[in-house]
This record gives sequence, C-alpha cells and structure tokens, in this order.
Amino acid sequence: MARKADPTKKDRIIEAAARVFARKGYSGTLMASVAQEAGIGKGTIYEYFRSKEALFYAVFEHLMISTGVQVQAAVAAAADSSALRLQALADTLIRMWLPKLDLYSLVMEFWSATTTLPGRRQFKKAFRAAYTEFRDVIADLIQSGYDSGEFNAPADPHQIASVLIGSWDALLLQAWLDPEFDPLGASRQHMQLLLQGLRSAQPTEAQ
Amino acid sequence: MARKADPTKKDRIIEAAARVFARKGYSGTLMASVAQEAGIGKGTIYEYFRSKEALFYAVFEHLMISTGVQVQAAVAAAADSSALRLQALADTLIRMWLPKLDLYSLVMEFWSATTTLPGRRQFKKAFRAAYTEFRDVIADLIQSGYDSGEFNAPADPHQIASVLIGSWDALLLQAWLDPEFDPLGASRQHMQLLLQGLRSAQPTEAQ
Amino acid sequence: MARKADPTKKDRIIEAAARVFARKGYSGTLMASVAQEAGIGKGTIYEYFRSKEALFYAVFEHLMISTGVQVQAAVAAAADSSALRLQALADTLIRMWLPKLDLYSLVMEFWSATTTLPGRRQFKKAFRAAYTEFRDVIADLIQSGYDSGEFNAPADPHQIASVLIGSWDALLLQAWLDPEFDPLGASRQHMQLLLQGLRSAQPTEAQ
Amino acid sequence: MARKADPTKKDRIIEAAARVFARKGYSGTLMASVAQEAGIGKGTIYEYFRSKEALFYAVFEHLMISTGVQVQAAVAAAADSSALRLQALADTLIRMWLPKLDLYSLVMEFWSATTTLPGRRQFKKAFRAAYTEFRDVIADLIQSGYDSGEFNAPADPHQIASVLIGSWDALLLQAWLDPEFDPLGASRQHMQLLLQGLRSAQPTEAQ
DNA sequence: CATGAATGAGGCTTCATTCAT
DNA sequence: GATGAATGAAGCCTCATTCAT
Repeated sequence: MARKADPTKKDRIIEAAARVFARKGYSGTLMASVAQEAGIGKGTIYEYFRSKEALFYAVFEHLMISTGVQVQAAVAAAADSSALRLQALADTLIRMWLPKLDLYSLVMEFWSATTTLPGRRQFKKAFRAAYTEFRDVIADLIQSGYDSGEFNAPADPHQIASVLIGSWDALLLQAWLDPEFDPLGASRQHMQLLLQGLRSAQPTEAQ
Repeated sequence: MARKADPTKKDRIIEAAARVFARKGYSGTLMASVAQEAGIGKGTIYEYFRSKEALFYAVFEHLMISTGVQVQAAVAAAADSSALRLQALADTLIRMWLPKLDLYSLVMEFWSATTTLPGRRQFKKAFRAAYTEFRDVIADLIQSGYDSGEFNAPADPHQIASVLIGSWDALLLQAWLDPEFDPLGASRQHMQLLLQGLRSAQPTEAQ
Repeated sequence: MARKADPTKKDRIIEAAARVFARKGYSGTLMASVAQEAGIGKGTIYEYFRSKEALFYAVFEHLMISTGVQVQAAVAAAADSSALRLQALADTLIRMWLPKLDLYSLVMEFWSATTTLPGRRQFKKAFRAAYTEFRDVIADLIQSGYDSGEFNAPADPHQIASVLIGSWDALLLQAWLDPEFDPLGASRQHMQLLLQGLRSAQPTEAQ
Repeated sequence: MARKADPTKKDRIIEAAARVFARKGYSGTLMASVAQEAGIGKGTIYEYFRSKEALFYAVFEHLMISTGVQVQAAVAAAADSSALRLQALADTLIRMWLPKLDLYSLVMEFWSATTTLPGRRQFKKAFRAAYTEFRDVIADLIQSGYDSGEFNAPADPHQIASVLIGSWDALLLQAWLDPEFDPLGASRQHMQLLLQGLRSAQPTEAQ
C-alpha cells in the first residue's frame, strides 16, 4: 500500500504542488513555480491536470485520502478499551502530521477554497463528506465506550467528536504557528481530562 | 470646505469589505465589489486605505478588536467560580459569532493571509499576539481555579487553553459549514466534561 | 513693467507650477503637488486654469514672454557694433537663466509637449513662432553686421542664428546637467571664434 | 521545444517601441500600442523587458550605442587634418539622423526621463557618460589640431566641443520642427566659420 | 509526450477633474 | 470664491492557459 519508490509523474506533480501551495497559498502559487518545483516544464502540468484548480483539488484529495488511510489503520490496530483507541487515534493523527507540519497550512487553503474558488461546491462537498466520515468514526468509538459501560457521562458522541477534531486541528495549527508548542502533550492532557469527564460524570451523583 | 467628511465612512467601508471578503475570499474579492457593496466609487476606498491588503488588514483588526472587547467584558462580568467564568466566556464567544456566522470564513482568510500575502509578517505577528493574549486570559482563568482549589487535575493551563480556543474555533467552523449543527450545545457539553475532568481527576484514582 | 511685489494668485500658481513641472516633468507632476506648492486647495487651480495642460501652457507662455522681454531689452540697450550686441545678447541670455537653472528642464518638457500632449499643435505653433522670432532678431543683428561691413564671411545669417540659439540651449542644458560646467565662459569663447570667423573669412581674399 | 525563440524579436520590439515613443512621448505611449506596432501580444513585451521604463531604457541604449558606433567609424575613417575630421564627424552625425528624423524627438524624451522617471538616476548617469565620452572625442580632435599647429586661437577644446555638440543637437531639432530647414548646410557654414576662427585668431590681434 | 514562448483577459491603482459645502 | 472628498476612466502588469515545435 505504500507509494511506489519512484512515484509516477502525476504524483510527483501533486507532491510538488502540495509544497508550493503550502508555502504560498492558492493564489500566491504560480503554475510556473509548481513546474519548477517538480522539475518539469510548465506545459507538462496540463498534460495531467485540466487547470490550476483541478491540480489543487488533486492535492486536496491526496492529503485527505492519505490521512484517512492512516487514521483507519491506527483505529483498527489499537486494542482494548474505547479510551485507548481514542488516545491512539489522537496520537497517530498528530504524529503523522508533525513531520510535515509545513504542509499543514494547506488545510487552511482547503477551507478557504470552500468559499473562494469557482469550484467551491466540489470542495465544500468533499470537505463535508470527509469531515462527516471522520466524525462518525470517532463518534462510533465513543458510542462503543458507552455501550460497554466504559463511559457514562450524558454527552452526545457526535458533538464530542466534533470538539475532538477541532482540538486536533487547532493544536496542529498552533504548532505550525509556534514551533515551541507541543501539540502531542496538549492533546494527551486534553484527552486525559475529557476521558476522565466521560467516565466520572455520574460517580458524583452516585454518592 | 468641500463635501464634508463623513466620519463613519471608513467603518462603513470596513464593514462592506468584511462582507465581500467573507463571501469571496481575499483573492476573489474585487475592489470594485467592495466599492459597490459600500455604495461608493472605486477610487474612494483609496482615500481611506493604501491598498487592498491594507483594507484587509483593517478588517482583520476590526474583528480582532471587537471580539477582544466583547470577550473581556464577558469575563469581567461573570461571577463566582472559575468554571462559571469559563462557561460564560465560551457562551459569549459563540453567541457573539452565531449571528454573523457568514463572516466566520474571514478567520480562514486571515490564517491564509499569514502565508500568502506580501505583508504576511504583519498578519502573522498580529495573529500570534491576539492568540497569545486570548490564550493567556483563559489560562489565567484556569489557573485561578487551581489556586482556589476548584481544580486539581494535573494539567497545564496553557495547553488546556489552547485546546479550548481550538474547540470553539472548530465548532464555529462546523456551524458555518453545516447550518444544522448546534455549536452552543456542543460547546456546553464539552465544557461540562472538561470541567468535570479538571475537578475529579486524581481523587478518584487516589481512592 | 516689473511684476507686482505681491503677484496675483494666478501668477503664484504659475510660478508654483513652474517649479513642480521643472522638478517632476509634466506627467510626473500632480495637480495636488502644484496646489500644495502654491499653498492653496486643489480645486482652486481650476478656478484659474481649465486643465493641467492649460496650466502647463500658461507656464510655457510665462517663460517665453519673460525671456523674450529681457532679451529684447538687452539687444536694445547694447551699443555700437553688431558683434558687441551679439555678445551682449548671449551674455544676457545665459546670465538670466543661470540663477534659475533648476527651471531649465522646463524647456525640455516644452519640447516634449510638442509631440506628446493632446494640444501639441498649440505648443508646436507657439514654440515655432517664438523660435522664429528669436532667430530673426539674431539674424537681423548679423545682417546689420554685414550691412555695415563689419562681417564679410559668406554665411547665411539665419543659419548662423540657428546655430547660435542651439549653442546657448546646449550650454545651459549642460550647465544644468553638470554644475561644474561654465556656460558663460564657453559661450564667450564660442562667440569669439565665430565672430572672428565672420570677420576674417575674406582676409585671404583681401590679400 | 515550444515555439522557437526568435533571436531578433527583442530588437524588433525595441525598434517598434522607438517609433511609438518618438511619436507619443514616454507617458503618451501605451504598452498596448508598442505591442501592436511590433505585431505581438501585449504580454510578450514583458517576456523581454521588465517594465515600460526598462523598455524605454533599452531604446535609449540602442540609440546611444548605434550613434556612438557610427560616429567612431566616421572619425576613424576621415583622414588628414583635424579640421577635415571634425567636418566629417559633423556631416556623418547629421546625415545619419536625417533619414530617421522622426526619431529625434526621442532625444527630448531621454532628457526628460532624466528628471521625470523613477529610474532617472540610471538615465542621468548613462546620459552624462555618453555625453562626456562624445565630448572628449571631439575635444581630442580639436586638441590634436592645436598639437599639429593647425589651430592657434586661444580656446578650450572641451568648451568648443560642448558648443559643437549643442549646435548639432539644435540643428537636428530644428530640422525636426521645420522640414524646410537644412541642417547640413547650416552645420557646414558653422563649421567653416568656427574652423576659420580657430585658425585665424591671432592675425587680428597681431594687427 | 514535453516544452516554454506567446497570449490577453482581468485587476489594482492612480490621478485629473468635479461639485457639494 | 475656495476647498478637498469623491469619482471612474485609463493603463501597467500578472499569470493561467494554449499550441507550435
């Protein structure tokens, strides 16, 4: 499942484009720069992508998919309790982004594309779909914690899932903004507290 | 004495610009559209702002400041415990954005400006400053909860603060993406769990 | 005949405009700069001049006329021989420009206006008229030297006059370009040689 | 390998630009007009020149250099006496400009650029350098006339050289202004008188 | 398939001119 | 008359896209 050692030219363009888009933003990126970064001629890009926007969308899909794949794997691998699985997922997500934090600004650009680009519809739809799917995965994990009696606080799994995704997003964003920041530590503390909250809500009442 | 200067015109331009930037994104926004939205001539904008970027920065500042002011007020007004203050703050923040959620995409654009625009330095600096200040306000609130013995979980106030900001950001974002979503409800549930976590962390284990 | 001690506002504008036009060139000059230099409001200029071009033309006329007046006076005042009169004229012309050499670039701008401006016709006509008149004055002086037997070289007075005007123009231009340059000295040497040439052409024949 | 680069295109643009600049002046010239005159697209100019000003400077250099080359050749070719060489130079200069007199207004524009354009420094420097070099060439010719005993009037070669250049400039200018005018004739008469003056200065005094 | 020279629509910005006060 | 805020036509330049080689 790993990418080929010698990625195809299309992938090389996508990866080059990802770097440039991350560095300069969508509007700030010149097709010429992408070509240069990929070490090819400007016209060649158009052999593989209809337009700048199509290229951007390809980058978007590429990241979405590769993130999704890794997250799925992490969830599947982790064992035992829902809490441990959630923690594993959080850790995986942050760990997979840390080494390529310089690409994280792409997420911003994708969000922005959602309102800005002519083809915003497509972006918004894909974004929403990916988001919803991700949120459902997490909500399911939480739900299974309730089912097993592991959690008992009166909270809606979907809403908690939304918050979780937001927190990871925010932590990575801050790490990107401030290299000193330790997103993994913050995430773990947050997970700790949150899981504690999910578990200990009723005990108080029980007394 | 010439057509008398309307002291509100600058603000009117800023507000018109905010709407257009929110709708179209920075690059997608034409100065002509802003002028039209403001009901003035294209050249008039340049009487008040050096350039498109300067106008965008003014919008940025405007939102930053107005948000900051309202948040400060909310924190100051709320009484009693740290938990209540934090909840008041969260509620205020989300409530103040809800009616103008259509402007929320601006936050994305600001983030994006941080890497995209020629004057990205200025944006990044201002952004970081505002973020840091906001985070410190929240961290202080949390800290005072520790000082008063209200909280006892072993967590770093600054890291928790970061997560909180991220969660609000994410909830508003999702509300903007999905009109069905209830950010206030999600925020309250999250606060509930988190505050619970902050209060009950170790005692349970200690037993 | 001297200008009023307190020039009228129209003249103040013309003089301010002359300074700015000389400094910045026609296109480089903003009406706002002229207004500022004249210490008045931007709109006030339009009370006195139909347009920027009209103002420029007024500056042009102003300089043409004041130069013409002084030159006429110089020619009239100088006595005796044609040679002395020519020398007096040359000296006067250069001396009157030296203290306001910073305005000399205006001459360039006028020349340029002759091809550039919408109203180039008017400029070209006025320029040609002034030039022709000036050249005729000088040609007459030379002719009277022939008439009196002072000169005897076989040369056309009008062509010599053209060269003389050109030489003064060039010397002032160079003085403007290079503050070290001594246009008065160069002019005198040239006049010396030329007058010598005008006188001594025939000696060969005389023998 | 893409549309093959036409090595003459840059020069073709320069020549087209020269015509338009000469006709309309610097400010009056539209990049679109230059493109049209050159029979290419507007954007193509920018493949070869950074900006309108850079294009103008290229035109400037082009004319400076081609003039310089031809003048050098003329001086080198002419034989015998200094007087003959000077006359050959004058004739060459005027003859080379006569057929392209419609470009002569460019000289005005260059002068004007010296004060008007943002990059005036560059223009002024180049202009001064070219001028100085040209003047020195002529001064050397005159000096060699003194060295050989051909001339004996007490005149400074550099100052005479300045006047000569000025006279040529002025004659061409007048020819441009007035198609009737015969600059070659006027130049020859002037040279005649001046050379006569340079040779016969002392005899008069001797009397 | 690959290239990069050529293109021209499009947008920011300037600034002469107008006109309400 | 005097002013300067408002205006919008106009122009330089950028850059995604095309297409001849």
